[in-house]
Amino acid sequence: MNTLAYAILSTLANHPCSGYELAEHLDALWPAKHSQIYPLLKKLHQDGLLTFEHVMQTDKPNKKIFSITEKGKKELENWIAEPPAISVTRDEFFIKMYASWLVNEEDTKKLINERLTEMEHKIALRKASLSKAEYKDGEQDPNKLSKHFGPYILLNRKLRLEKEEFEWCKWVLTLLEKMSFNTLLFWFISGKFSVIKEMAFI
Amino acid sequence: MNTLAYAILSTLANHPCSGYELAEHLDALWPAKHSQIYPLLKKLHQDGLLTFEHVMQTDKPNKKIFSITEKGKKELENWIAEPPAISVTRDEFFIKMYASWLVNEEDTKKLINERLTEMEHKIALRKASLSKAEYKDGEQDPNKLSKHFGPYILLNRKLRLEKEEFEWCKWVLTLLEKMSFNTLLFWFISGKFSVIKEMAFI
DNA sequence: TCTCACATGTAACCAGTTACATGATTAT
DNA sequence: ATAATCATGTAACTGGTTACATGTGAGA
Repeated sequence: MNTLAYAILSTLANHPCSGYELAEHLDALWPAKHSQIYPLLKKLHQDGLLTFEHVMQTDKPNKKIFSITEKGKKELENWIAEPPAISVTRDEFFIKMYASWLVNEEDTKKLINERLTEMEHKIALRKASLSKAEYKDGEQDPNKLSKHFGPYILLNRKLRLEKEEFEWCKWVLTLLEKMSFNTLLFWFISGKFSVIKEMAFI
Repeated sequence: MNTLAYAILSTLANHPCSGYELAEHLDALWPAKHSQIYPLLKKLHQDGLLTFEHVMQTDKPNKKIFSITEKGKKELENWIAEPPAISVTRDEFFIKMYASWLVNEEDTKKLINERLTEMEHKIALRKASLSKAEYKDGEQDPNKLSKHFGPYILLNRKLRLEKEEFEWCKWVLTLLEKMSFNTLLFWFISGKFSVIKEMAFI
């Protein structure tokens, strides 16, 4: 049982779906390609953690709809209570920013500006999916959390992260502006050199 | 040339170091185990992108100090200007939060509280490394960025991310408090059900 | 003596990506 | 025709982790 397996079970616990749909939904949770998903679905089925039924379609190719079993649910519940493994973020942009002093400032600014527009896009999309998907939780047992709780708080988290990255990019751009030659000279004259204090090797 | 190779070159461009030190520094940039680093260093040396010299030590075992070559620098500079690959974050905590509706609320709160203390720790450490490492950029060519620029903005970014996660955890906890049975009942009576609006499947 | 930090390496395995392979249905 | 979306699968390869293997020097 690897993490992807639990990500799949979590998604299926929320709503049964096909391998194809799974691949789309997992993108926000634990990204995976279909070539990794299909063999794992097969294995999880063999282990009795999920079932599937063939669904015939006329407008689209037929598909298999996977659902979590009771056994799968228990396996998932046990896993949730365990302390999570440390998170890993792999971002080439970080490395490029780290080494940006090697290239000219215009290249760096270009990289950041491209990231800014990318973030603007993502934030707009995220806000749309947050506001579009309104939900009334009427029929829920008030003692239990709704299954919409997880997706909701995750959407919120993603939006916050995107906003944060946007703000950071802006901050770096202003820093770069401030550090341009003329301003640096001015600071040198007026003795205000403190901005570049607190710079250190990680 | 994979991303780790560029992460290594970026670090060596900042300061020559041993494979052992490299493994520590890469943690903030592109985490890797020494078992992945040493063979790659060998390969990068064969390709002429870096050199090394044996350094004898009396208090500690001898080591190899790796440095980037001019060829390596050029290779790195070319890579930096290219658009970065999309970033990937893999965090089991996300999945556990997503599926938290399956387990009882106390387990969920425990998970979040553990994350909160973890974040408090990390934030304190990050702030310490930011304030401890003061730097004066006197001898730099003002037209060029200092090599301390990258590490500095990255430290800042990490701190922001940790603060953001801390705040999000707090937010989820208050949400959970608000959604507890008695409060829900109160809301039901007073008709204030809007808090659980905008909940949706991602 | 034994543990810890420093230091370097390889082997085996698991996780994840890219490429290969096939095919239905709809829209242009 | 032919491109796009939906749909499922396997094969080959690359990236990354865990385990194996060895050794130095300091301090408890």
